[in-house]
Amino acid sequence: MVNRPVAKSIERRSGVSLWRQIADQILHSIAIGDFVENAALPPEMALADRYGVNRHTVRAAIAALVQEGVLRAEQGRGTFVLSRKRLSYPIGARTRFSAGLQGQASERRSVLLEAIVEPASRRVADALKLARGADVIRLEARGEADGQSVSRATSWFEARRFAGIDAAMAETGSITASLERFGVSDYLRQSTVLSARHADAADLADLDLQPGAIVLVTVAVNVTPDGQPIQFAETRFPAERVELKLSAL
Amino acid sequence: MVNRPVAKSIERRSGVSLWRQIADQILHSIAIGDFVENAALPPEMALADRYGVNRHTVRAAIAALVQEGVLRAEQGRGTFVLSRKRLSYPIGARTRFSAGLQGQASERRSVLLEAIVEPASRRVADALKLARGADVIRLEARGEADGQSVSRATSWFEARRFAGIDAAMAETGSITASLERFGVSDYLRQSTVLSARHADAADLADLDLQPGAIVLVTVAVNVTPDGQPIQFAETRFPAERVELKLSAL
DNA sequence: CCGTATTTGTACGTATGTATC
DNA sequence: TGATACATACGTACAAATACG
Repeated sequence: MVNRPVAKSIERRSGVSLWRQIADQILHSIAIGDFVENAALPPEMALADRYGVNRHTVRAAIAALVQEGVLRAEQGRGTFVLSRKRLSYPIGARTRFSAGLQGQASERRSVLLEAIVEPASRRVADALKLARGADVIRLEARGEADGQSVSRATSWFEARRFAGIDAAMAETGSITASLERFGVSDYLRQSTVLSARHADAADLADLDLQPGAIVLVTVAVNVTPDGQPIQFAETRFPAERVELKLSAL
Repeated sequence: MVNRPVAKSIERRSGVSLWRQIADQILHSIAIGDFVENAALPPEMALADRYGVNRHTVRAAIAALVQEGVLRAEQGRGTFVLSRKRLSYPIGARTRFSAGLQGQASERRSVLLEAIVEPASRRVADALKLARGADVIRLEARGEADGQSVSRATSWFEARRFAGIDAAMAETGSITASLERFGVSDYLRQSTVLSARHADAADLADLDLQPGAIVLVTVAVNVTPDGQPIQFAETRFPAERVELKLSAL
């Protein structure tokens, strides 16, 4: 018996492009467990044979599924089925990084990547109620849970008031603990704006994502209980690994 | 003078793929106003000539920018630069569709697309605290602002209590007004879970998006002031047109 | 209303580069 | 080092949708 293509469900000139049909086939194969999570798909050439199309047509299907966050292609290794479960990250009046993930990840930490003093941009100055160009400290940090990157935050603090917060942050690995050293025993989230976009090159590297991955972006201002702004932060979350759970603000 | 390619900044074997370099060039051209918002790019063949590459290489660059939400390609017409401003949609304890967009859009409405009675899935039954399989009414609606689709909601209500809510919804175009007819004068948002993903085929059609577009997804439960769940809803927002502003929950 | 030109979309082929095993 | 597998880039042809005379 010859090794015929199993392409019974792939139809030409059906109004649906071959690559879309193949992508749907792959999704179906994943759904029924034919292709399993965290395992490699057959090589592109094998899939091309199976569906009776050119390798490029299979590539178009795979590219679409990589975009959709279903697959991950690694040059020289293979194409893998990603797992679907997500961490649920709480957002609310008292959002704290490590506290929020309790019970979902056994090991959580925040890694300081960079700390720089710079003049405040208009956006930062407005949020922190500072004069345009006043010195601010910018902290770049990555949140990790069980060894996986789950967030990437850029925060700004007034440089004069929080001089040395970078050292505190490097030592404690916690914004909350660092702020306490500066007499901030409590703080609240004043505002949060949420959007989503494709990860840019920096996000891809920092969060270990594939091109086309989606990041959820929160832009927030934290204030002391009496309403004084102390932190302005933009945080990117990989949408394929994190969902945000809104609690009381 | 010959019509030389203006490809001074496109370099081969530089470690960066040609399509990525061209995508970046296009972004730069948009930034400096060489290509303008809401106008067509030169045809693919013209760009291929300009950059001194094959048409497919230009197509790869355009595909990436379509993914990133910067461009929109239309068969037979051309490729267009999208505009960047977003509606800011408030999410909070008293989120209401039309009220939230006041001042941002002059014309707002909610269009009922479909109303169906069906047995509750496990997810819906759990959220509404109903028995598995109890009848629920599913409403499919699209939110529009100034003629553009800005949301796509799927809502479930207990069928017995809210029989006829589809008619009320079709008539009033408002969930709030429809619920009032059933004695619900006030309701609160109990929980909201937020995620993002690529739009699926249905989203693309309903929200008039291009393949690869991103949708913000909220899954929410609304309850009466005494805590009784009355509505379970999943809403998709096109990320390129909407951001979510979290207010007091 | 029809036919033609323009423009993007799909599909094939081939060759070579690059990363992994 | 060689073999394997994905990535990039070229070429060609035709299909499909739109624009325009």
